[in-house]
Amino acid sequence: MTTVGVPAGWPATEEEARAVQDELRGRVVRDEPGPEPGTGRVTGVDVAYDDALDLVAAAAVVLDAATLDVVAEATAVGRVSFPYVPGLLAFREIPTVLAALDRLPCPPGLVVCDGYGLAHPRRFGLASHLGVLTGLPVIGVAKNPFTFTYDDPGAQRGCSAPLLAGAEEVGRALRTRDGVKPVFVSVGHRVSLDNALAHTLSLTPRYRLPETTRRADALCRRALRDAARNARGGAQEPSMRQAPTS
DNA sequence: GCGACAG
DNA sequence: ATCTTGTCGC
Repeated sequence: MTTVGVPAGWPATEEEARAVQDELRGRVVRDEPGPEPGTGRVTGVDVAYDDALDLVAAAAVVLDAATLDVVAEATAVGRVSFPYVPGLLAFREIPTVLAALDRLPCPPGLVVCDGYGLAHPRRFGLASHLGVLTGLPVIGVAKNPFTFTYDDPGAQRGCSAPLLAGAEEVGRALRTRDGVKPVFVSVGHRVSLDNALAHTLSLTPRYRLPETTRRADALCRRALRDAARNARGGAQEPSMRQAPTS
């Protein structure tokens, strides 16, 4: 199993990372509505960590947007490329996520990631960063409001309220299930906010979190488990690391 | 200066 | 993110 290293020139300090964000933020495309919800393909990406072993596992799971059936999936394992710093999450997740996306056998269509896009201290969160680097339409669906404020949306699925940075709307708190805590949706790249909300609702017929996120989360955790087990057990060929049967 | 803070 | 048992509910 090859391991993704830290890219050459990857920022080593918070200062450098913030400078990269300031430089790339102008490339975000905001005047496209994005793919039609319920059509084509939607891909979820997620990452799991084992800091002690210095391991990162990323997963990309492609779903048919109409049926939500899994069409394809891929994983990648790498080294931790950056510590977790609020506002700099992208530098921790992106290298391995890009590797997983590269391994997909088909185009990903719209990408849905954990975390934020324009709802970010410098308006350039993970979803925007990933979009600018790949050129793909990307949205961010987060589980927490980060540093932003919002008024509780109505209790019914579909209700939403502005996610605010002061007076600026940077995303929306969206109720995906009746009476359940909302998720926080923001634009990443090449998708409108309204369309991002519609996609999120289309991906949540049963659970609070999008099927894309749930699928990618389960897969990257499994990939991390396998990688950690192989790291402990010494170098072995992928062909001989099948999971024991019962 | 202090606390809070996506994953 | 990750560490972790039982438990309430469909």
